[in-house]
Order: sequence, then C-alpha cells, then structure tokens
Amino acid sequence: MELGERKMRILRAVVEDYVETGEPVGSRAVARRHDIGVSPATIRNEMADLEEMGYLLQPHTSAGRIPSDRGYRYYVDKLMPVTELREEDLERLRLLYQQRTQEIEDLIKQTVQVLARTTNYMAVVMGPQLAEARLSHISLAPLTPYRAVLVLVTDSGFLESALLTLPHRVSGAELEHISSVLNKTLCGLTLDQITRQAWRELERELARFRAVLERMLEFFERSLRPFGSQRMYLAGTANILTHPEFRDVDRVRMILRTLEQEDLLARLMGQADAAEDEVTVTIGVENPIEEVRDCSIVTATYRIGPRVVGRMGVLGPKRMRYAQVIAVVSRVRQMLTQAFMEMVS
Amino acid sequence: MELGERKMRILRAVVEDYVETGEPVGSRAVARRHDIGVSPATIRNEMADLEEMGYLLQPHTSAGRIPSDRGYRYYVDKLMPVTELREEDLERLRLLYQQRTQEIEDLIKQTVQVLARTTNYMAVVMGPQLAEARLSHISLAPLTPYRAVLVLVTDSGFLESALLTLPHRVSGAELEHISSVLNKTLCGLTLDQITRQAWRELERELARFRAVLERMLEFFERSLRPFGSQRMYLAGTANILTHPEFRDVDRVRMILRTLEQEDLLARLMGQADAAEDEVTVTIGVENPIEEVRDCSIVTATYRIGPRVVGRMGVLGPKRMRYAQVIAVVSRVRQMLTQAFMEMVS
DNA sequence: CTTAGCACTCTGAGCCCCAGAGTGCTAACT
DNA sequence: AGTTAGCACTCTGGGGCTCAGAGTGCTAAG
Repeated sequence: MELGERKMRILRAVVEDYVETGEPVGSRAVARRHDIGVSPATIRNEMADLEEMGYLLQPHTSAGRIPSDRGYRYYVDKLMPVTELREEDLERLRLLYQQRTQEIEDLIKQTVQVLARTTNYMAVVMGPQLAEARLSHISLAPLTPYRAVLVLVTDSGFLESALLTLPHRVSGAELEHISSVLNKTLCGLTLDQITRQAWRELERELARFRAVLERMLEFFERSLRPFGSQRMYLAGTANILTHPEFRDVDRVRMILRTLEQEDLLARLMGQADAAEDEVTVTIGVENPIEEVRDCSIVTATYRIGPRVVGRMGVLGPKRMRYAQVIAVVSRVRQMLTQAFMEMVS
Repeated sequence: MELGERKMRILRAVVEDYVETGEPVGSRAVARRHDIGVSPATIRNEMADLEEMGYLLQPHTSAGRIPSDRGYRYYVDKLMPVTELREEDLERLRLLYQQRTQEIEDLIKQTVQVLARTTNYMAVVMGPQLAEARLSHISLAPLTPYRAVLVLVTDSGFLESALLTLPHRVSGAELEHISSVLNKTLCGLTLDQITRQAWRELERELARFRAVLERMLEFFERSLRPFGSQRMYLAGTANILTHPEFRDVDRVRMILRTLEQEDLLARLMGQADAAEDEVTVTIGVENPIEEVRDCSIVTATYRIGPRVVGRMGVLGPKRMRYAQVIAVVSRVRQMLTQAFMEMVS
C-alpha cells in the first residue's frame, strides 16, 4: 500500500516525535515541529486516515496518536533516514576492534557489551555455530592407559578438545591408528555430516574400537547440540529498565523470564545465514514469542571465516531509535567479522 | 549481647512474620499468631526495647516493626530453626545430580538453574578457579608447520587446550623435546606457581624457543586471570522481580547494573575456600557493595576434586527465607561436590 | 511486672475535581 | 474539492482531601 507524499511526512513526524518523547503525538505538535505546510486541522484529517489505514493508533479518544506496529514497519522500510554513528561511538568501536585479541570468546563478550552500551538497549550475541564448519584435523592422543585427549580443529581455526575415558585399554600405537583413520575419513566434512553420515563408515573401519567411537560420538553430539553448547551472551539487562515502557515490573518480569530460556532466546534471534549481510528488524507482533510482542529486535549475522556464523542482536521497546540501532548493529557486525577474519588467517 | 528468652521469641516472631507477609508486624499480631503468653501491651514494651537495642526498626511512628540488619543477623545466628528441604525439592535435586553428565559446564549451568528455581531468588555460580590446580600433563602437538596445539590436564581431570601460532618454524621433533621439558619442569606445580616462578627456569632450559614460550605464557595468563575467564553463571533475574521490595524499577536497575559487572559480582560472592564446608550469609549492609545494601546473599564453596574450587550463591531481598535458602545451598553444594567427585575419579 | 484503656499518629486507598491536551465535526473559505 | 478556523466534547493524570484502620506510647490500675 503506497502512501501519498504528505501522509508519509506526517507518519514520519509522528514516529520520530513519539520515539523521542514517549508521549502520544498530536496534530498541533506535528504542525509546529515539522513544517508540513498545512494547518493542524488538515493534519488531523490525515492522521485520522492513517489511523484508519492501520499505521497509527490512538491510546484513547482525545489523546494524540502513536505508531502501530505497521506504522513502525513502514517507517523502517521506507521513511527512515540512513544514519551513521556518532563519531564518538565510532571511535569506541574502532578502539575495541583494532586491539588484536587472540581469543574469540573475549571478542564476543566485548561485542555484546559494546552493543548494549552504545544503544542503551539490551544486547545478545550467540556464540559461533559450528555445525557448518569443516574438520581439518582430528587426533586422539594418549594420556594414561585409560584416558586420551581428543582434539579437533576446523578449517577456520576452531579448536575443540575433550578428555575421553577409554572403555578399555588402548595402546599408543592403536590410538595413532585410530587417529589416522579418523583424519582420512572425516577431514573436509562438516561436523554436521560427521554425526549424520560418516559415522557408519567409521564403525566399519574401526569395528574393533566401537566402544571408543561411541565415546567420541557422544562428545560430537554434545558439542553440536543446536543451542545447548552454543553459548548465549547477554548484556544491558539493566538498560531496558531506563525506558518508560518498562516501568511495569510485571511486564519486565515476563520478558526476562522469556529471555532466560535459551531456546526461546535463540528463536527470537532468528536464523543465521552466512550469505546474508543484511540487518533484520523485527517489530512487535512480528516476532515469534508472545511475551516480547511489545519489543523490537534488530539482528544480524556475523561470520568467523567463510562458514562459521553466529548471530547478534539488540532488543528494546518498539519505540526504538531504529536508525541508530541499525547503524550500530551493522557497523559492529562488519567490524567483528573483519576482526575474526584477521584473527583466523 | 544476649537477649532474654522472651525477647528472643518476640524477635523471632517478628522476623518470621515479616518475612512471610512483607508487612510491618505489630504487637497485636505477634500476640495473636505466636503464643508468647503475655498481652500485646507487654509485647509492645519488649518491642520498644528491641528497637532501642537496634534489632528492630519502625518505618514510621504508628506502624509495626520490621527487623533491622542486626535483627536478621541475630535471627540467622541464634534463632533460626534448622530446616530440611521440602521432599519435592529434594527429589528434584536427587534427580538432577544422579544423572551422570560428563560435562562440568552442563552441571554448573543446571546447578545455577536449580538454585534459582527452588529458592525463587537469583542464583550465581562462579566457574571453577583453576589457579590452585596442579598440572599433571602438558604437551605441544604439531598441527601445521606454524601451528601447534597446546594441551594441559590437571590432576583433577581438567582439560584446557589452545591453538598456538608459532612465531617460527618448529619441527615435530623439536615440539616433542619442548613437551618433554615442559612435563619434567611443570608437572605437579599449581598453575599459579607456573606463571610466577617456574617460568624462569624454563626460559633457561629452552632459551632457543623463547618466542614459543612467550606465546604459551600469554595463554597461561589469560586462562588464569582471576575473574576474567572465570565464567559467571546467572539465573533467576526474573525471580527477584516477584518480590515487593523490588517493585521500584530504579532500585532494580541499580542492582542489575552492579551484577552485570563481573568483578563486582565476584567481590560480592566472597572468597572461595577449599577447607570450608560452611554456608555463609551476608546481610544487607554487611556486604561490600553499596548498591546491593538491601539484599542478602547466601554463599558456599563447592569443590571439584581436592583443590579446584568455585563459589555458588543465592541473592535476594533482606526479607529472605533464610532457613530454606541455607538448606538449599547447603544441599546443592554437597551434591554438586559429590557429583564432581564421581565424575573426576 | 503486667495489663487494660485511651488518646494520638500515620499511612494508604478511594474519591473528586479540574486543567490541559487533543479530537471530530461543521461551516466557511480559496 | 481540498483546506482551515472555530467550537463543543472527551479523556487523562495529578493534586488535594478525607477517613478508616492499624499501631503506638502513656497512664493508671491490678
């Protein structure tokens, strides 16, 4: 549905004023603060139209208008000005990402902090999703007669290791044999493929060590469990309490209770997609979880190397400074991906 | 300061009624609900005494009394009945800890959840503190010419590993040599000792590989940074919002903002102590952080094996069901330590 | 030392009122 | 036909008021 030029300007004015003040916006205020070029009465008529079309809402008769979810959506899609970060914030990001840490986790932790701080909303970063990574090295090294260390490395430089308790005595030579078979069979496959398909083959080749393999499979499945081990990093819970829409403790409680459940939070954050460089905005009722229907979320995918991906997002009230948040998320996504690129290479 | 028998009973009555109802407790209510055996007037006098002694407070004239921090302290130290968990909660704990996971982290995550759920307050668990653990195995295995995997195992079965980018080409044989020197020199030492003292010696013996050693030291220091990498697990943030003392959004915001800072949270949680099997209660003003002076915290140390320790705690309003919380924390501490014991052996 | 009686105090809920902001409608204007 | 001024009407939110209820401290009697 296309809106006329003047309706657009009015809708934009209402959204922006409401985001700024938190008060319903009246025709008079629009006329005063934005030069639409017509009188309040005309604006009143236009606003009545916009309400009928579903872009605006009236909290009660004789209050100003506030944007509906649809109004925000239209604003975000068509009306919102492209913004760049404040120089000050940009500087902070540069500072953070140019210092070369070696630790992926540190970088993620700092990312979630910086997202929360610069937006003053709540930030979430999901740790990297390894399922799509390709194995480039795997080995089983002896430790004691009944213990071995399993080490795996992916093509983008992830290291995972685990202590395996061996079900029976296995000599060093045998472990080496196992390692070489593992390498031959599994390298180049994604971790997902390994648990699904390649396992059969292994069981044939290493039938003698079936019990050992089972221990390993256990580990694989655990470290790949979709959201189990995919750690979630949260920051800025306190931030959202600064916004008047969260004055109501019960509402906040509902929201927090929801976000504490990692599976729900993961659903909220949407699907990671390595190809996608876009920032996604989910407004109010668009998001899949009942309890956060009056929040908006801005999400994006970051990458570590070519295949490993994770998700980041900012959650705040629907009355959110969308342009700014999108600018922040977009920049952070880009800089984080860049930083990982340098780290991994 | 010793209190007379009757004063004790009255103080206890006030604390318990206040904890239950959240309303200031009047002399009449005490007389009715607890048979002290004297009239409200007498109780009134006693309460006035207790107030003067600093055990009770009056929010305003002509309201009932509420316990002061000192009153709670006396209650916890001397008056509180020893409680056992409700059978239902106990069952839940048994269920949780008898299923034998192999993952330390999973166990910790579930512990923090269960603490939060059974108490309905907020729970914190600090990941294990490795500084006191003793190294039992260390090795450096080749991966590519310029990369190696560093693996270390402690005597209680912790595994840590890292990918080292080598500053120059190092052959497999050389790595093996380094590994054997490392093993010889470092095994049996605590990680703390290693970074502090043993390092010198290594630098002499492996002078040729100084650059490699430096990479390793970096890793050691990172993984031992006192509270940096010592992960904090939180649960039940939403819970505390159910309590009327946290109706005030601004107060909650202060508290959350504080708890988001891991260094402050670590200070709140106090010092881990392997020897100590006690549960510690910190009430209101006793705790070191200004912003949480109207909260109480119940903490305890858990162990993984003989030396590695971590901390767990429950944070809630001063008006807390101390006896129950202490019972929960004590039981969870015991069962978690037990579970780790079985896992590690 | 304990208790009944009593005057006094303070809070919090409920209620009312009203200014202020904003609307929708009508009728006049361009 | 679209725009505007004028106007009556509506709704909210805050301030102020009142009052019942709960609880105290004091006094004097048991």
